[in-house]
Amino acid sequence: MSPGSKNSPAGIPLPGLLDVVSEAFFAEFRAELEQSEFGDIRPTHGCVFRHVQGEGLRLTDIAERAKLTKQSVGEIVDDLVARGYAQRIPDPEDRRAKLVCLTERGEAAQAHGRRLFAKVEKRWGQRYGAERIAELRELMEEIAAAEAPFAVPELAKASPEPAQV
Amino acid sequence: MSPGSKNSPAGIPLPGLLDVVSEAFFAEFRAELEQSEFGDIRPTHGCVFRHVQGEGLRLTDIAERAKLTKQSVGEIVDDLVARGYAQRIPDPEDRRAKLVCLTERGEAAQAHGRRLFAKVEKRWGQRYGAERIAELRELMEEIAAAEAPFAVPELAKASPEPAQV
DNA sequence: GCAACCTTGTAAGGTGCCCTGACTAGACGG
DNA sequence: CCGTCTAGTCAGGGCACCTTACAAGGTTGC
Repeated sequence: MSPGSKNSPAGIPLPGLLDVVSEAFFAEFRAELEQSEFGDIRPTHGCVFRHVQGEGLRLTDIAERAKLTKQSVGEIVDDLVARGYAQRIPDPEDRRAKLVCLTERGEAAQAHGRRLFAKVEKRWGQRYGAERIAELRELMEEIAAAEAPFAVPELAKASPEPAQV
Repeated sequence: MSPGSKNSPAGIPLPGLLDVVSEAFFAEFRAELEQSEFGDIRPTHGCVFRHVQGEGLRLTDIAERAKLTKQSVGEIVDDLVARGYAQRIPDPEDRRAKLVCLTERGEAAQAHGRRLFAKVEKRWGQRYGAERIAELRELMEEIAAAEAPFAVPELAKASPEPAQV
């Protein structure tokens, strides 16, 4: 019997666990990132690196996927532009819009970030069991595809159904 | 082969998945909490409800477990006191300190919150497979116990080793 | 039993990150 | 051409957290 089977029906609430796990993983990532040449990238900037790829994305689209307002994302992009990671190029299809895309340095940072994420995940695999971590990822990908497909374009594209509203 | 095996070594980075999952779960919880009589409780208050139990806890201890400063937690407790969920009673063992503990209403809210967490978890079990969710919980409890035992007193107590510094 | 030092909690002020409201420039449908 | 809708920006505000500085109470060593 787990402790507190009367007081807490399901043990420690899942959000608390998710927070701790999430923070521990991210901390390992940050520790390595900060020692790299991309140490001036802050967690907030992640919403751009996560979603922008290749030809670029409109501010509005980034905001929708990141669940932020256009204003907030605008500020973040300003910052990334000032640091030389991103640029705004006019959208050829709409003169109001600009496409946010990464500079060469930005793409290098994105690639480095992804490598670091993979590295930490592999380390966790060695620590807690590669199979268990793989199962964790699988389940979470399924949940993410169901709960917030708009936020995970890679999954939305890969899944057979575009997900109803 | 997952999509993008060249560009993204491990698919979608885990932190992004953890965020999406965490947010989706918490959103279901909030939706129900806000309709209850405890709708004025805000996410920030969670650090108190998570850690305080029974006899109460010192501000310093809450801050350490929540990884916040004493000042931040002090403000949160002020707010909970003003709303009638918490109270500060003098620590009989140390006249400098006060024990933060819950009022009757606070304990009712805590119990209700835990019930809601369990309810959402059960719903997710029906949605994604009870066994998979149980495995998820198990793995995350193990990770939490290893990565941040101080933040999860229930686990720290249950584990054989009190965790070295 | 007192001087030096450590802890507990508070006060004051600042920052990061995100929001709402109000606006301009361009697209689009009649 | 005119109303309306959309992309992005500007201005201002709020929340949650931080750092610095401090008063009151313990703790230790002589």
